[in-house]
Amino acid sequence: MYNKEIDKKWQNKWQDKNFFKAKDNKEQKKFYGLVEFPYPSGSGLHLGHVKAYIGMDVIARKKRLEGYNVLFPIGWDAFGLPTENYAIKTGIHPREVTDTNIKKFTEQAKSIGFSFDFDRQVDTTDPSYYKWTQWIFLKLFEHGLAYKDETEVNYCNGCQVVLSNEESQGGKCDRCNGEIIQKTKEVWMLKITDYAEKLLQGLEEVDFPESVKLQQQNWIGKSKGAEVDFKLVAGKKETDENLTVYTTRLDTIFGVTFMVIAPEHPLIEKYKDSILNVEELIEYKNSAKKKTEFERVQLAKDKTGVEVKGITVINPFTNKELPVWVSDYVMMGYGTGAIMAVPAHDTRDFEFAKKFGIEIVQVITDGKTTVTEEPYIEITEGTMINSDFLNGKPVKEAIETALDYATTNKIGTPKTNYYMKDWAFARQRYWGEPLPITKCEKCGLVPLKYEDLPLVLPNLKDFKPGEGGESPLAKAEEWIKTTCPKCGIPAERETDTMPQWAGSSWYFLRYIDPRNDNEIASKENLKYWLPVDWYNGGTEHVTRHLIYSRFWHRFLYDIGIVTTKEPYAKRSAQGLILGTDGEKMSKSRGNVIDPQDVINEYGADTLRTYMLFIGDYADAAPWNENGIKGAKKFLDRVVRLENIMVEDYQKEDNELEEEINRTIKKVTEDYEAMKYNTAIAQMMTCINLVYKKGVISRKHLEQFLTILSPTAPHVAEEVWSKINSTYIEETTWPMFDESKIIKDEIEMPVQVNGVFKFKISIDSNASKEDIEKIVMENENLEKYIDKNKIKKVIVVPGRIINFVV
RNA sequence: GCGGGUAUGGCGGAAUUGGCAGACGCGCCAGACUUAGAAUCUGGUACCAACCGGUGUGAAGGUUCAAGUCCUUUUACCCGCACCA
Repeated sequence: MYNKEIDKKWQNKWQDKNFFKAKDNKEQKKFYGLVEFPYPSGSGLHLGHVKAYIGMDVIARKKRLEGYNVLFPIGWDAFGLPTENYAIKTGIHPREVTDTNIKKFTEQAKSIGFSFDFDRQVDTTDPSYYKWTQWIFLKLFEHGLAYKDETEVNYCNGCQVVLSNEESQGGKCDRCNGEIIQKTKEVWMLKITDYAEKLLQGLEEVDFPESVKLQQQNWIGKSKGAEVDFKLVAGKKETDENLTVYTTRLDTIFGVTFMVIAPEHPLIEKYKDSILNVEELIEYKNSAKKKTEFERVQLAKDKTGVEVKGITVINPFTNKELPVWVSDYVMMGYGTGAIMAVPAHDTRDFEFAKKFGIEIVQVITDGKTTVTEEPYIEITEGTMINSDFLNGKPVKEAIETALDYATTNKIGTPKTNYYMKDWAFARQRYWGEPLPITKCEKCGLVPLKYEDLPLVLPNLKDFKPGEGGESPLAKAEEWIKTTCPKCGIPAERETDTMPQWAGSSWYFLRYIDPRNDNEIASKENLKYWLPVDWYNGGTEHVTRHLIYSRFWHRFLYDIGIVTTKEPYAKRSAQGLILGTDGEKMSKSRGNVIDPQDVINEYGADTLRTYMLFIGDYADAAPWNENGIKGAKKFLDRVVRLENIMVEDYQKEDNELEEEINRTIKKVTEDYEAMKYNTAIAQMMTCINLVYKKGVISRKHLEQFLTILSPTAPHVAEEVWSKINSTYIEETTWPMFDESKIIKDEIEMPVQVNGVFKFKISIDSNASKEDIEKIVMENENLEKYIDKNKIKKVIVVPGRIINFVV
């Protein structure tokens, strides 16, 4: 019987033997397998972590047996709000909480038998680690990619913290799920937008799931269009000012009947003397700001707006004067914060025009559709009308022609826009990396000298953020006081800290050389280990960690630190484990399964085997207690194999030989494709046959245990130890013999009109003609058909024979 | 609204990519062992008819000798984004 005592025994021995230590051996072929390092929360490892780590552990263990030098590291993404909130509540220092949690996580990870190289652990909250996080920040600053700016930021009232766009998707806080409000604040930003194009292009050279690529592409949101200048008329006089808009549909410029600017558009402030209804506009701006996410999204169809009175613009193509409106359906953060509205061919503009009674001019037609009830937005088969020199052209051509015209006449330029915004890179919190910046009255924002890193967090007792949304560090008076690194006069430190995503944006580089005090990692080690060959993790990080870390890595490549453009050659994602009720596991639903409970009752290998067997690794699957018992039963059957082992078969057993070889082949291929469920099913089938035969040879048992070991390492090792004095880790992955799998005679199904009738045994090398002849002579055939009425015979060797009558 | 995905027995899920639908596991039924139970081992298990046979992969059409797989239409659910100008 398999029991959990077996687990501990082998975990200790593996550790003593250093089997999982990655060697910086440049001669050996390498494999770098990575999993997302966990945030060590108080509640311990959850099933999501476990599933992610088991998946890559199987690959890592297999690669070692295949002769690779494997780097399979683990670490701790330990900065973050929950620890800090816990510290605020209990008064226990975050350092202490973090250390306790890391210890717990380490024990748990070991108890599941993950083959991590624990000697390479990194902890993002360790000054020897965040020294390099700060170093990278200084490099970004040096290259103009970190800047401080007063902008509209996402702010979570609950957490009292500024969030990035990625952290506030759907208008909700990533952490507390609370409502996000917009706030004007001076914060540090990283210019990730400068890397939009590189992040997009990089996707072409990596092996990521298509859905992941697509999601990142959408997040980056590239669009090609043009900026066009509309001459501004204020107080009935033409000004020198232009209202610049961004459009992807320059072809529709003759259909523009009004302009819309965002409520915060600077034009309002600048021309307040000419505008007749400034107060009304300010009031609109304030009320728009107060709208909740629900009102903005759900009631989006109900367009609101105010006309800017006293100001108009001139359409540069028609010289017609157009009214300017303000509406919150135009965002200051995208394009120029102003649009040319073409109600005939844009849903939003159409709704707005309908509501405010603005003229609608159709400029594209398919010959039948009119735009009285709804806009015509189909572009593929439309041709231009009411559009002067564009008339008669198909849409695509019209876009080109209009753009040429605009460029030639200097009224517009081609322009590519990205939806992605710069990364708000400052949190008003204690438990994060201090920003290594000094605020000097004379010199402004001055970076620390590289040799003065790390800038270590002061030891505070009170971690509460300030009332005005300032960092707890603002209270650390002694720490704040410093001198300007440039001119030497008294100055103050920056009190915001970095977001949690900072440490995780480069941690995979530190594993490569974790104790190096002079560099992120040595050049030789980076060259040897990069890129990460395979990165497995959750889908929730696609537009967060995965995009941030690609950005940092690409930057480090551009400044010559790392050796590859992209950090991860291959990315895979595991599916969710749902509760027994089929719902997402959550404390509030009370359907959470603690992996530790499962290990205590059934052993680590049962948990591992079950989780891999439950269904396709990439799909979500509900937890099922009975399934666990099935996995346990299988492992018990493996344990008992020892009893029926013989040194060699009395006479050659072709059937067992064949099944073992088939199993090696299937498991080898399926592991590599993360099709763990079918790999395990095949191993079960194999064991079932062995039991039926009541015997297995030493060689076959050894081979079987070797291929089982990535899934169930403790059980495999235990049985191995009974028949061997070595370790599985010291053996090599078995080769399969293809010739043993191919049978001389195969059973082929015979169909009549596509319906299965009977099977026939045929030489596997038989040609089409031979097969047809053999079947025609088969006595069974007459039972089903009259040979004279055969219209056609389809023979696919190895697959099927079908008679059409 | 846009983008992506999923749908197969009582349940979790297989199906070499167009070639015997339901591998493997759970559950259930039967048998062996046992005083008995547990455990273990063996066999059975899509549905209807229960004899020939017929019907079946969310629904409706289509292509094909042959469709879970391809095409068209459609429904439900899940995930992501959301006024992207």
